[in-house]
Amino acid sequence: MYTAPRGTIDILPEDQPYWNLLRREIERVTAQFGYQRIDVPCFEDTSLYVRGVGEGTDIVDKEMYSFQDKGGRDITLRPEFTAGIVRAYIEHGMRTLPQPVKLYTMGPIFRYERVQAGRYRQHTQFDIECIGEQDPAVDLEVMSLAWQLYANLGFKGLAFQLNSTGCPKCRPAYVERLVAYYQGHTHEICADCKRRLERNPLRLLDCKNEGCQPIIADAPHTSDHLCDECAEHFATLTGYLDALERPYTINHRLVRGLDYYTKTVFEVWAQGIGSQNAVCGGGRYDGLAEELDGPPTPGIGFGSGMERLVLAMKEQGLAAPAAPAPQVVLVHLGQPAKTAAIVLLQQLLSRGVQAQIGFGDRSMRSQMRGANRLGARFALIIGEQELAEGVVVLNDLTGEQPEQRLPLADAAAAVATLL
RNA sequence: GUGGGCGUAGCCGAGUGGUCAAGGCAUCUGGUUGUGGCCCAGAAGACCGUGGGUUCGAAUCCCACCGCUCACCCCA
Repeated sequence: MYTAPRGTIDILPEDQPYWNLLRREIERVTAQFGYQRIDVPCFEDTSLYVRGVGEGTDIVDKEMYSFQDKGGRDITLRPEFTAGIVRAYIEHGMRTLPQPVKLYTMGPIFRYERVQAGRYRQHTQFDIECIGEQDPAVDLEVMSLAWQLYANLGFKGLAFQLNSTGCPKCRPAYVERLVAYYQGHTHEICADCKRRLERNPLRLLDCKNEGCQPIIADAPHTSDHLCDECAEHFATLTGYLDALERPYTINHRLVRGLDYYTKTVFEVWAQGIGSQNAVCGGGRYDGLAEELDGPPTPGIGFGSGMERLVLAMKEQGLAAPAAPAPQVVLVHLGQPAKTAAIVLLQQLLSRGVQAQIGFGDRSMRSQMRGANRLGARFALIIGEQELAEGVVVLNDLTGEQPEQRLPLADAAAAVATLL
């Protein structure tokens, strides 16, 4: 038997109400904040991600779905949205538009990872990018949009994590300081951390090994070693957040796995959906456009995992409206009556009524059971007798009204007025 | 890439060596002649993940493989 490839899921009809609700709220909040939709390809030149996301990152080193197409081009299924959207911004000369350019998108993301709760090889992200403005008020807007979306969906107790990782001017000095600090503790840290010390020192900060916790606790904070520009940016942003009384936690250990982040980084965490608890992650990437051969252009954005949001909605018991039940189901007995029922069905559909008919030649009992299970409002019954008399029986399945007989000729009109 | 748990019908789930397998949900059909929701009866549905092995005999024991799952890593 074929099964869905590892790390992929089928989103079945029973789950679609959650997705519909999510998409609807995303459309609403992006329109409210003035973000416009952009759709970029599901694959790009491999080098776009290698340069954008950065060599040495997990994504580039081991998680990309890369292949050569029949023309020999190196192609990669997108492992994130930002690089592709910034590429589109540059390619289409969007710097000539009023700045910043505010964009959003939704779609599948591919990363070859080991699967676990809330982590898939193909998942769906809602993504926001605000490109062309370095004002901390933009950082606030982007975070606010996420806030508003989650609030509209009814989430409670989501935790916003915030940090600043500096910029190319101040980060190297901080990393040096961090490395120096750790070199005094090499005998106390775990094997992973020894590797991180060589390869990616910032990641030392989010090690979960128990033995490393005291070392991390005393490690220098990124936010204490920012250059004046970055420090001011961070202070202004937190000042705005305080003015709005937005709850957030400055998480000195929040460092993100992509090279392009500068200054602001943030995540949103949800409880109860497994150990992969980030439902939103993003940050500022002021050097990315240049890295991709574009003009120097600041930008900030986030991605939010929709599968994880659905998990969180379920976890928090948030209801999603179910698909509408049919208003009318036609029940028939005998071939001539079935033909008449099909004609009546068409008349109802033409009037915009949500109507269905029972297929096959099942018993009336069976058809009535079926109508009831569909949650239909009315059953319209046509048998030999009704056909002979030119009537149709209207049965109110809610039991509120007794059965009544309607003239077949204008039954559709009569039923339509009842709904 | 590393480690733990699991693998019996669409779903849940008994059964741990001896009538090729219980029950529940869901499905279908009936419960008098043309009527739903409750109830009752019946039917259909499993080569017990796959392949080896041990045994007179295995869903039950052993091995391998595959798959699922959780966790590490990392991320959404």
